Amino acid sequence: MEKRATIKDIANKAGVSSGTVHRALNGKPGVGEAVRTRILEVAKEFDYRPNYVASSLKRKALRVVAAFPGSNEQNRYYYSCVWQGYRAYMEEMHDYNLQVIELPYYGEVNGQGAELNAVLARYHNEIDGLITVGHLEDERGKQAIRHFSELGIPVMLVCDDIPESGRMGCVQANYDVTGRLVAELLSSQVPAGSSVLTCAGDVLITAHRCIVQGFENYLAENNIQLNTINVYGFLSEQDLAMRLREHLESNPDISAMYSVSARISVTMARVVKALGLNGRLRVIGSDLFDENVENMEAGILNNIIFKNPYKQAYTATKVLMDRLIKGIDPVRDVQYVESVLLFKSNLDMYL
Amino acid sequence: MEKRATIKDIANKAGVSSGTVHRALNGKPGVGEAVRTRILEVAKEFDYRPNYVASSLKRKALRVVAAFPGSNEQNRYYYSCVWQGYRAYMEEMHDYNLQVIELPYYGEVNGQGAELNAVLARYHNEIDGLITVGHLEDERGKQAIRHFSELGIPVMLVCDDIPESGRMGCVQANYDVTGRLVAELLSSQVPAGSSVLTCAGDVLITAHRCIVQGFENYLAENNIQLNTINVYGFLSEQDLAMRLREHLESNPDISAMYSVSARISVTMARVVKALGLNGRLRVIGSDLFDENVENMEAGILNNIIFKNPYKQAYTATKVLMDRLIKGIDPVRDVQYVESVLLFKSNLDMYL
DNA sequence: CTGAAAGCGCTTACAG
DNA sequence: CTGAAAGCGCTTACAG
Repeated sequence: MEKRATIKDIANKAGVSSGTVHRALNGKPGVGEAVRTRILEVAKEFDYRPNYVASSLKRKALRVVAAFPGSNEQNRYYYSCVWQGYRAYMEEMHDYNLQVIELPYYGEVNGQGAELNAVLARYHNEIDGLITVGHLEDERGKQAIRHFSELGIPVMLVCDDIPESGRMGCVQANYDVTGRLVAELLSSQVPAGSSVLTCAGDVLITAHRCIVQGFENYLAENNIQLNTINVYGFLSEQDLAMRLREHLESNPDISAMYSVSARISVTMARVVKALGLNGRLRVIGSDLFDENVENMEAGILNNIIFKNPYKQAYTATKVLMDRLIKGIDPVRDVQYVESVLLFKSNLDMYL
Repeated sequence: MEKRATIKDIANKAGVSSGTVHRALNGKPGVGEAVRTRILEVAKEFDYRPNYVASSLKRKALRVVAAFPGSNEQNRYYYSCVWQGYRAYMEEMHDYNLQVIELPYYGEVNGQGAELNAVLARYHNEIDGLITVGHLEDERGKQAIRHFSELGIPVMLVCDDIPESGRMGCVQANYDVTGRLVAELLSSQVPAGSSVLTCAGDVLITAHRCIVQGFENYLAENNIQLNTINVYGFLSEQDLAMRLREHLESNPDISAMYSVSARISVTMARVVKALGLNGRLRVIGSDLFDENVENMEAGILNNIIFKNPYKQAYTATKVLMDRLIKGIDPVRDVQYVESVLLFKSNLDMYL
């Protein structure tokens, strides 16, 4: 409960000015080696801890860039939650003298890289941090992220990781665990020997692939006698619906279905409804958004696996700001946010 | 991206000193009615927003009291998480010029009230906020909480609520939803017509009672054909174990068990193990602590229902500090933290 | 390399 | 009721 030591206390004890203490503690140039050592000694002796609230007041604003996909049809739910999570944390830090630059981007693959390069050019590299999404398939986006990292600007990624980009860290769902969780639930609900139909999305998208793998690994490792039927297909809804229909009509052993991605969940639910299979099949959708919620309430979906993009972005922003404001490096570069199994009973807690 | 207006800007525009602006904006005495009105007008016009980082620097420290049960055998896991959640948030707010008083208390019922009254006497009522637990059965604790509230000190409760104490708010698990969630899971796993054995705890403890009710309400509202056998008993482990044993041995219809509280989960698991029923019964424990984790890994427990005391305390502390630092009143007085169903697959995400 | 001074946006104590 | 001044713990720009 004693008063914390301040820079002034250290300056007095060490017989130097507070400006010199500041330079020494923050590793700034312009302090003699002997003086710096002495100051660090005194700081240690006093158990000095900087007051970041005070330091934020006078220093120049931290310029933080946030670049996520803007809202369009495909990603309107997922990325709007990302924006919300990011903004919620920034709002909490609002008084810490920040300047935020928000870059929603659109278009297929070029959006991210183009926006990031433009902002870099405009601000003459005077940017302190970046938070964005790791799009593994977007070469220009990757390059832009690498460019930031090479300039020494800390970059945090959400949703997907690009380790080789030099980013400081990534906060994402653990897709392997997500798949295992679905497998563990379903294997406790459906009869041994029956089949599970997986709406497996796009094998080239890491998240989709890892969920399917997690699911199958769980079955294999636990000797669960379930057959899996993986139906790939992501972009063409018509095509996917048709193939799901064929499987369901020709295979009476199918006891459950799940989907690895948000948009596919809608297609899956539509097929289940059209065939009147509600209640005869366990059906697990992916992600929390209007259509899925309606389908839960209508009894078409039994569960939703919720990857919590809000929390991912909130957490990633926190990691970034801890680094920028307090100089704290993340303990692990990859941090996982739990995916949650939603039931009808607890759905309201997450809306 | 424009510069935010400051108190100085308002003072200039209104033609008064910044001290007067401060008094007017914070409802302090010593400002004429006309001047105050004018200042509020200008503040609105400028869309003024106080900088709490700056204000924390010079004002006197906020004195916050935290009173939770100290660690002893019974509650070592649950309340240590409460302390951790509270401390984690306080740590984040560390630089906001706070003075914290931590009061762990012990003993059956008198601890909380005694500690709270002692601190009130010692600090001559110069306390700005209190966070503690609502012990419904502890009359002296209730009185003490009421005393704080009547002095105008904001009080936040965790774990259990005492609405009539005048507390500002409460953050707790939603026990009704928790019970429903267990019911929804089990009813998807066990055969219709079978029985569920409930380790129902103490009917006088709100949390226990509400979980059991939530469970039964779910079954009734959804026409689930499951029989429920509620076995009460909380303090005497021997007695509870014996009665559980009797039920399990005499009733072959029992297909699942769950427990409403942490300590009972251990007894329940011991009985299941002793009778060699692992894998033949669905078993759901309560709360996350060493024994339960071991029992999950050993396959004795299938699931854990996790009430997240860390998050409860973290959230409650945040609500309290938002009020004290920023003057923000909570939107709802009761806020629920989600209970999470843990599986073997996602257990690691919560450790 | 080092110091003295000013100032971030607010709060407080004092003087009138 | 109101103002002028000092100061919270830092950072910055300038002078030497």
